[in-house]
Amino acid sequence: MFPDPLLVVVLGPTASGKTALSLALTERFHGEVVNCDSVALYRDFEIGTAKPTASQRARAPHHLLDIADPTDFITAGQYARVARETLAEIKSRNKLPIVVGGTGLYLRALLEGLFPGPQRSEELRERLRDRAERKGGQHLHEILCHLDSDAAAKIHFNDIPKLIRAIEVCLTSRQKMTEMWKRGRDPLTGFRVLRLGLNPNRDALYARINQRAQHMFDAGLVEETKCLLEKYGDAARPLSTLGYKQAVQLLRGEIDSKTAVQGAQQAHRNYAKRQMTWFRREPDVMWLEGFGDDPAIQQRAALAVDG
RNA sequence: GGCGCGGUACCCAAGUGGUAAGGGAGAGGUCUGCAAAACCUUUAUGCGUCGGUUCGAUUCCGACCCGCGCCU
Repeated sequence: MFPDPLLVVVLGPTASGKTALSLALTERFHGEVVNCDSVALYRDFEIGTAKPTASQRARAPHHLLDIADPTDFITAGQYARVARETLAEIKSRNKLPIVVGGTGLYLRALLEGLFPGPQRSEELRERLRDRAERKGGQHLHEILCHLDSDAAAKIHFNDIPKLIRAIEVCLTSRQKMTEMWKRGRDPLTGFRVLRLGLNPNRDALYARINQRAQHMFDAGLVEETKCLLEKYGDAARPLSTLGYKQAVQLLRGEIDSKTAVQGAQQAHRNYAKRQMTWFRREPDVMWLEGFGDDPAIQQRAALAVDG
């Protein structure tokens, strides 16, 4: 029997140098990059997402960048399905797939799968959100207690998005969500997974984040945001994310440019911290204590891929 | 030099004669289809300094120090 082919995953907080590391590995091992960053999926969002540039993309095949229209939204389940198809294609070409990204939930959905639950029901969500607004999160929590008390015990009554999903699952499937969980997930098969995690020094990372957020504004983030607003209106979901949110506020005259930059820097730092918390729980990660553009780190990563 | 206002945690800030709200930051955590989202936990024996009054002062009184404003 042949052993399963290798799948490399590069994970880490924002600005830790995932792109640089992935390109180094890609060139050395004839790899192909598969994006695992929720916002980079959307087209026309460039500066604020720190996507690989055109010249970087020319150095190796890149997948799952710019595949969605900014007015619709991708979910973790949809991402996992498309990404698995992409992985299968790469495998059939005998190339090394390198999954690169910072969206922990999407990575988990891809590698470990989600439970076999129903997809979203927009009408139901609309009603629940309406109720939450009128009666508060406790009300939704009480509803969930009746439907699935075990699930309710695990979700805080203020966490409305999770309460809505749990109620949605129970109602549309007519089963308890915790019962469905017991049926397990549908993990990715057919690959040996090597997880490389970038873990640079916290202070150094925050300094780099501050610098990069400033550069985004210098490079025309506000102008890009203006175009996006004109083209898609404020319905474009990624407009409410890191950096774009502040640029929109600036364009509306709600804040000045200094506040916008500082707000974006702060948001990126907070995001990086949340990512680290998530990734610490990720199993079997080979941690690299530094930035992905550091040649020494790239060398260690390459050795791990070789081994 | 005189008068006025103010000095509360890393930052902003409320407050009371009976033992310090809140927000932000920082740190830690949760996460099973919106996740660059949402949510949870946590941080001053201390309220500029030194005295006084009082059973008890961060809160009242006095002096001093620092900052801001005005006046000469």
